[in-house]
Order: sequence, then C-alpha cells, then structure tokens
Amino acid sequence: VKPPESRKALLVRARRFAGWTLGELADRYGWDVPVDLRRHKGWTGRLLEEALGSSAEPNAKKPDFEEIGVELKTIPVDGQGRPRESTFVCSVPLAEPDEVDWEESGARQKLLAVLFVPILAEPERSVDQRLVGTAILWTPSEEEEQVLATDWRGHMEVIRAGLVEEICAREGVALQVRPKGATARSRTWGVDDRGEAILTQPRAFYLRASFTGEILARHFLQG
DNA sequence: TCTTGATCATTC
DNA sequence: GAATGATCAAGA
Repeated sequence: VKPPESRKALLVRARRFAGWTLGELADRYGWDVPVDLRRHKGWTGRLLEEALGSSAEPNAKKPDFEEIGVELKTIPVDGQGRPRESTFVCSVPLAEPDEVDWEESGARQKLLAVLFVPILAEPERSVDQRLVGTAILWTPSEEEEQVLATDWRGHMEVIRAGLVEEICAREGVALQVRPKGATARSRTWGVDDRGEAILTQPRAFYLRASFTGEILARHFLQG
C-alpha cells in the first residue's frame, strides 16, 4: 500500500474501512488473526498501519505518515464509543529533562496531528470480530493544547527537580505519566534531587481515556 | 467499574 | 536499552 498523498486522502482511505471487521482486514493483507491480544498487544495498530500505507519503517522514530506529518493511533472503544484504554504518547525524557519546553517537546510533536481509528472492542467480541470505526483526524484545539501544556509542564517541573520517583499516574488532567518498560525491573537513567544520575523505571506520557473520549464524542456529535 | 502499574512482541 | 505498537489485570 502506497502512502497517502494528503491528510484528506488518508482520512478518506481510513474511513473506507469503517464497518470492516479486523478479521476481514487481516484477510485482505494475508495476516493471521491472534485468538487474543495478550501476547500481541500491538497487532491492531500494525494492521492498520499496513492497511493505510504507513510510510515509516517498523520501530522508526518518525511519524507514521511522515510526508503529511500524521500519527496513527488505534483506540479500543466500548459500545458507547468510549475508550477502554489510555493512549501511549511517547517516553518521558528522564535523563535530559532540561532540554525543551512544551512547544518543542516530543509529546507535542506526536500530538500535532493524530488519526484516531476507533476499534469496537467489547470484551465478548473476538479479535477477528472487532469492528473498525469511523476514523477522525484530530489536531488539538487551543483549549486542549493548554490542558496538555499545563500537564506536561507540571510533570517536567517535578522531574527537573529530581523527584521522578514521586510521580504518580493520578497526576495530570489529560496527560499522565506511567511506567513503560518490559517489566517493573526495567531501568533507565534519570536524575535525583541532587542532580546525580540514578537508575529509575522508564516512564511514558499517556492520554487519559477521559480526554480521548471527549475528542471522539465531540466529533461524532458534530458530524 | 475504573485506573494504575505491569507487561508483551519485535526490531535495531 | 530504547524505540515501535499497545493491552492486561489486580486493587482501589
């Protein structure tokens, strides 16, 4: 599948898959459908990348659609269209937290333009029967960006003070910080409150389900 | 029921 | 270990 040439083309392409099951989509590309996602957590996202013609090489540190600057996120939703999970944004720069402000941050770059593809993923629905929903192309409104910026600055202020160990997922209205590693024993370099290098758990920014839920709800109310 | 903290596969 | 893609599952 060739990369889409414009954001509009990407959106049109994505919406043509609305109503398809993941089984049908997998068939089209000759993919096997896992019985459950316990050991295939990124499967849905990779399938949609394939179907939509993501230009990025696997695991490359680039947008999924580099030419048009769009990030792809699949988002599991319940029967009311509410997200069942938070959304990973990017890792937290624990080793060099002084580099940039929100405007130049990795988190903001990731969120400048996101194609959200809702996946109807009720617990009783098998993976191959999950349904692709109507994709939306989201760019943060001024209000949304203010919320995100405030959360991000709050988190980074704590980290710059060397208090990364104190950060807890309850903080942040829209953007939270949670562990992100292979296991709870994973370690990466951080800084303590005396400015000394320490080994600490890797963490990442996530969008709360309440925040992405409002994005989805607003689009589907306005059409 | 919802959220937080933990975890899984794969590539480089 | 760090990056990609996320979901799991126990406890609040």
